[in-house]
Amino acid sequence: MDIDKDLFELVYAFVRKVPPGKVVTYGQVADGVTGAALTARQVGHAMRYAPNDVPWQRVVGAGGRLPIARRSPQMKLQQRRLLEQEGVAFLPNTEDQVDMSRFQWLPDPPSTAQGSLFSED
DNA sequence: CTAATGACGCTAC
DNA sequence: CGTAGCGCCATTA
Repeated sequence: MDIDKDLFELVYAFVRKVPPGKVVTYGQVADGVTGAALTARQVGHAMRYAPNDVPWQRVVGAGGRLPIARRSPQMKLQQRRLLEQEGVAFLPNTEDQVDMSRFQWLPDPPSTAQGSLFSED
């Protein structure tokens, strides 16, 4: 499988620049990638074919859920484990939902700084 | 070429 | 909170 598609490269580049301890949603990536009108579906596929140098674990579904949990329960544990290892915490009473309120990565935040759009602390 | 599937998202029921 | 349907697009059969 050769990745000749620049679209995927754009997605990989975006995911690669996601800092540890932070997560992004598929829709956010699709909307964040410039130069290409990507959809969440394309991002999902890009992740599926993502090389090993792409932190796919930092990409979660809308609302911080792990859609892959339904596909591969084992992979779900893998992702959760990796995220927790980076400092990302999950919501209580849940097994596959990330605490977006504190760990969602805000690419190119406004001058507002600390742009905690979801900050509630 | 068409049909079915899938690491998605949203709305409807 | 659950399932179902539709839209989206790339890959596979």
